[in-house]
Amino acid sequence: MKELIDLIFAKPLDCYLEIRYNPGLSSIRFIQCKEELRERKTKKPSFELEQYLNGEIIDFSFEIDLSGLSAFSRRVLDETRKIKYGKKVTYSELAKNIGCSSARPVGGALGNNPVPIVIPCHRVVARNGIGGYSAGVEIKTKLLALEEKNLRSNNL
DNA sequence: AGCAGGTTTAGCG
DNA sequence: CGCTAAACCTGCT
Repeated sequence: MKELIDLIFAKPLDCYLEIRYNPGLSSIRFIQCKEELRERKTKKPSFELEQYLNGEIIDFSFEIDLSGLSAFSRRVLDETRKIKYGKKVTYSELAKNIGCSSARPVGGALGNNPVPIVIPCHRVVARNGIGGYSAGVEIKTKLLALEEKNLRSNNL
């Protein structure tokens, strides 16, 4: 089976998203690039991602294949998926929800998240602060800002 | 075994 | 407040 790669420009993040299919959605990465690249959208998740970046308040509906990860990581990511748009949860809260007494490994599992944004690991924050992000806290901050802004403009 | 994390909390200045 | 130290659990070598 052949691997497929989509690419879209994420304006709110000022970077590109490289979306791999194998054949189901397998990974998303943030690409910093100075020159302008050609976008390419072939599959449904790519279009949903574009909607998300355009400010639509959506939850991603498609399945994700997490079989390469440990059972623990899968539990963490499944739980993370339940967090609603614009909502924030702390590492320790999430840990408690899956019956784990430490917040540390939760951060570890989130760091291995193959599909950021779709599994909204940016909505998991530290108890007193924003916490870390594998792709850089800059991006995490921008994602949270995007969601807050859209919730606000949707509420008034 | 040993070590390093996207943490947390308490203890101290 | 800010800083440090140590406990926390899992995954990788």
